[in-house]
Amino acid sequence: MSLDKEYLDISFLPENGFVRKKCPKCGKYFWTADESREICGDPPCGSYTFIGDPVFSREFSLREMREYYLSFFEKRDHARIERYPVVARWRDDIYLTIASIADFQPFVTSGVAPPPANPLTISQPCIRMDDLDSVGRTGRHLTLFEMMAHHAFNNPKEEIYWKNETVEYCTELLNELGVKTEDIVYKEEPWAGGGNAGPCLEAIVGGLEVATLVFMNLEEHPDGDIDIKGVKYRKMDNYIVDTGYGLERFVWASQGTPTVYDAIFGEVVRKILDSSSIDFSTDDDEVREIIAESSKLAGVMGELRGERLNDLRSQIARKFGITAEKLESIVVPLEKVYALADHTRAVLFMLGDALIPSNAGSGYLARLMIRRSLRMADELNLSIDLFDLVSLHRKILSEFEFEVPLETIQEILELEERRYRDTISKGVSLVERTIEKKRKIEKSDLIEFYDSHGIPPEMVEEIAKAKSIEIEIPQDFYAELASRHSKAERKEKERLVQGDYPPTEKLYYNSKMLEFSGKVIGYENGYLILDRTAFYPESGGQDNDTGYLEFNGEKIEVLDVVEENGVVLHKVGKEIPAGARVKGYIDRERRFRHMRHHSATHLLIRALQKKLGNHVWQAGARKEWDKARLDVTHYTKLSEQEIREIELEVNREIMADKPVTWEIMDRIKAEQKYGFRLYQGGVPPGRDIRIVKVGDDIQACGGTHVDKTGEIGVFKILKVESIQDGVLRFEYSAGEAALDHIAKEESLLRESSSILRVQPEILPKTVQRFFDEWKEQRKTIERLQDEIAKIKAEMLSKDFDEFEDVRIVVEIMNEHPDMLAKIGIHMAKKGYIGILLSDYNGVKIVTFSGDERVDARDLMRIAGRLSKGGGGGREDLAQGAGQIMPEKDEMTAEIFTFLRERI
RNA sequence: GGGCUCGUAGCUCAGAGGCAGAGCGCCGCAUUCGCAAUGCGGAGGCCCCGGGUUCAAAUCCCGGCGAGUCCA
Repeated sequence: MSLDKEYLDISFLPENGFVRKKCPKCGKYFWTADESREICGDPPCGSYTFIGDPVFSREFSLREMREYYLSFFEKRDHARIERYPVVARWRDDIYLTIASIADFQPFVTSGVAPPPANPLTISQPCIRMDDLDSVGRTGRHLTLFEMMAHHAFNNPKEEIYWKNETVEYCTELLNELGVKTEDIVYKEEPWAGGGNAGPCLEAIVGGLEVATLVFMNLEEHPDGDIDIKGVKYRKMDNYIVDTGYGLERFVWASQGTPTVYDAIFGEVVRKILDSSSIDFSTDDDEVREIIAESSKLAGVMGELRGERLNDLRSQIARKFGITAEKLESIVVPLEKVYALADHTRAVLFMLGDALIPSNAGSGYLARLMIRRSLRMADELNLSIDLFDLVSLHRKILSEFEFEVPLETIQEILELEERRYRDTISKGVSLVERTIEKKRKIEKSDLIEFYDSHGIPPEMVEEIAKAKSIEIEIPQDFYAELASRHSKAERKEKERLVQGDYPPTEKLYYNSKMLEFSGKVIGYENGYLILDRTAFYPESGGQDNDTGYLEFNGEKIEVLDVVEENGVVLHKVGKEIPAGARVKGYIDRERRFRHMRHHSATHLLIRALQKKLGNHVWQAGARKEWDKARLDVTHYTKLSEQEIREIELEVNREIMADKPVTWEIMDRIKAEQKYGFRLYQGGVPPGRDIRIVKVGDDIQACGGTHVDKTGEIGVFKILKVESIQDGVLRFEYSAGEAALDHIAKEESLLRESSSILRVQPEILPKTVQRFFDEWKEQRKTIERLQDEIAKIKAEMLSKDFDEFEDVRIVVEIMNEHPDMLAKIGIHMAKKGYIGILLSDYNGVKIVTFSGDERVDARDLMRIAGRLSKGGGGGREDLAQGAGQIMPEKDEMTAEIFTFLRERI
């Protein structure tokens, strides 16, 4: 089955003069109200016609266009929703918000939670890094763009509106903006992404795709009867209007500038041009025309890489009657100007929404953008800082709110620039050393330079050139690189139970309920399922409860508790029949330790945010019996002083004995009231969420907590480490666990100081002294041993055999092998040859030769043969071992035999 | 989350099973009115930590810790 007929029931189209045609070029169906139109007009079937000839009746700025759009839909009963962060913290499948619909996945789209409003309209900043190479080059690609959208979430019980209204809205909006109905093309293009799919109409005006109207009504399923791009889908109950209107494209179309960049951040583009070493102007007519032509052609050509890019360049050069070199001298730097303007805008949103640059995880995306920007700024010889551009963007986008203040962004950027410069200068010296050593650079070197040391091949080429070494960057460089990064398959979690059970009633939110009664409703795979339980399952980083169940007067231990799809599973040692009533008893001490650690975690994150700033986000947490840990985003290491201040702050909150409260709230209302800060520990599923207030901290949290902060008792930070750039890990404990740790450390100190027989206070000083003395004595011993070796060698050299002019010493001594070697060295220096043996953990052998005609390793072969062993070394000294101790005379005789053959 | 690279003198690094090295810096002496420069001499090492292999490990293998980098 295909999606074809899905478009035929949109009655609005035929009723308004649209007819369905098949494009002779691409073979796809499209709808037009212009009878004379033959082709769909979507590049490559057509090209941009709006450049220099705007399609709207007036020019719009970003702000005006956004406002126009949102109020257009507000007037049509859509609720306006505030934007979500560009960092998609509520999802674990993507790092960045890539579309407006991403805001509502997975809980709203799957029907688990209601949308914040229905229908709604939003302008959502999105970041896509898939086309980084094209940014700045095509005139239309952006890493950060705003997706204006209106969404309607329909389900079998309630339909808001569907295809007809959606197309009507789009047409009406474009009409209002001055686009004639005949100039709109709706192209049929099935859409698929993120496990969903559906029919889709692309709205094309002036050759530019300005909106995508997706009718999401399919879900991926192996037995599905609809095939889209090789993946099978089936109908789902919910059907969702998922539109995307490109704000930047609307503005571009309204202005008809050569590129989208000139339209949306012309001020930044000019600033970069003025501060760069570029000596021509975009106001120059020829330059303007070249750029405009470039955009038009690029629009037709799709992806711009390798051959295609060269094609594009030579076509344009031909058209303007200039050489390719001349063209490149204009276009290449300008591409960098545009890309830099784009990248710094994306950086503002990333850092502003509290993404901390890192060497791993989502933070790497921020570092990648910053480093690309720095590289381009260098290539343009920019006289201003990245931050100047970021803050200029901030000024232009003054209507936006960001969590992280500009001062913090500046600090982060300065830090990142320093790191980048370090990497580069280290890399440069590495490349130079390699060239010194090998006098050439191979493909494998290039790959290692980039992959392991961050030096792009272009930079290696430059360094090599300076050392007059020619290298070539292989065509398949990035392909080869990609093949080194083949990705691992994500494995599905195996289910513990197969049966279908109702969600368990959860009694554990009442932290004082440590006994309860319930009914057994199932037993499977060692897991017991109850209708209700006070046993806390492992979740949110909090360890599970343990305890026992009482059935027929028998105690059955609960070893583990986990939750699967809302059903709590109790791992028990023995089966209890279904239907039986049981009493449950929770291990109080264990539960209380978890609760103290959990509540303390909330206080800690609040203290960190207060002290360090709003960029601090939880990146992981764990609460156990004897300690807890919390990972947070922060861009520097903390001083001892800062750590103590944070510890004190948490303890002050404990001493203030503030109440801990919680309530179940509608998730949308909670989000509106408290913002996304709620989701420090991730986003819980469901329509309603549990909001926990611990002192001044407010979070969505499903864990168990104390009733008042005072119950935490005492809070102690044990360790702060950096688990990756931009993420700090705090280890701490509370209550009795904290006292345990303090006691343990104390006894460690006591024990250490008692060994040294000093007071703990002077332990560091004493240890330092001991260490210094130990080093001193080690050196003395070494000197003395060398002295002894010299003396022994002196003694040995008095009694030797002689073969012609060769002096031979063979001796069995009771010495450490190292001493044998030292003596051997001295003997060799004196010009002797010979063998030294020692009975030390078996037979150790050293042979030496101070005579250039004799190789010590040959002597070792003799000694090895006689002792049933072997060894090796250098010409002057060899070391080895054997199993039996040979006779001294026997060895001397063998050496004589050997010498007779040699000399 | 995955891959790769690197931890050796205060710093930058070489050494890749067999005596732990170079350059810069530091100290002393010579030269100089003094400095720089130069020459000579010297100090400075838990070769990141823990296991294993081996007669022998800075070097090979495994684990950990730390730093860096690329990809998702």
